[in-house]
Amino acid sequence: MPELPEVETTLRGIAPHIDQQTVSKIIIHNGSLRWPVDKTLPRILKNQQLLKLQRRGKYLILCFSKGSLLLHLGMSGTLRVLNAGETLQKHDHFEMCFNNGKALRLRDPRRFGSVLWTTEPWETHKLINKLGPEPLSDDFDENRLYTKSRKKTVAIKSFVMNSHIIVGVGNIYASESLFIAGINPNKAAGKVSKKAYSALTQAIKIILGNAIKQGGTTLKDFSSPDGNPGYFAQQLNVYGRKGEPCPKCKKPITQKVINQRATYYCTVCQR
DNA sequence: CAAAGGTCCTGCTCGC
DNA sequence: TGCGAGCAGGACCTTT
Repeated sequence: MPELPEVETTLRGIAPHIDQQTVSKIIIHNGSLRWPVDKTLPRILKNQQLLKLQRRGKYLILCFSKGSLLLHLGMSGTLRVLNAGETLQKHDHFEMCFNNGKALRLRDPRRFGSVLWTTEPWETHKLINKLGPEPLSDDFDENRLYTKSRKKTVAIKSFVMNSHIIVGVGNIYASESLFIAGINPNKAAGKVSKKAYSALTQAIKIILGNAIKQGGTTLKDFSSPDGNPGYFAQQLNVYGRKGEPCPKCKKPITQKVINQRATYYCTVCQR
């Protein structure tokens, strides 16, 4: 479920409840996630104060004085803040309880998510230190994609989804931003013009920025049992719309698998 | 049976 | 020949 806007929305939803709070208990219900959860975490984090929460790409980072916890939601993860003692649901794998009576709970049916403890500065962690710039930061400018893509033969769609180039463009927003920029997702990244990359860069910033704004309006969902993310569904132009008319030219939207991922585009408007 | 919003890892190919 | 870079595909898992 999580694209970057949802991860950001999750961060904004949970932070007010647990920021600066002290951990009373950690419970690992099922440590078999993408990587095994460190079994000593309950001992390490007991009575530690959560000093800061932040996001880098799709990783959420919880900072303590002894180190940092890197959380990733994978394909199907959700994080919620509940009152301690609420009934455990199926696929609730990890839980951090706080002295204020709140509990942060990770639910993830597919278990592609992760909970990783590191004592080094989180910026230098192996999974973080090679990440590209944040899409909404000034470090992500129209030159970045163009410069990095020279001589690359991968499809532009795969290229923008590569977190080492730029973080936060997932499968939905890759299709959406390429549509707005008028670029065929199959085109070799190295053959996309500077002008097209400029349009793509703008599209990514606008689309992700808007999605975060929308997400912000659904913050209340995060404390409800069945908070439903669907906030973006009505404004997607092409994703999931195979056969429906292109919003610009009315030709049916094409769906094709590119590097194992469903891709949606208009063969007329995207060249 | 296919597909679902992620991404790391492995192994192959290619060019210096 | 050896090595790194780039790339495709596999892997992880459950639910619909």
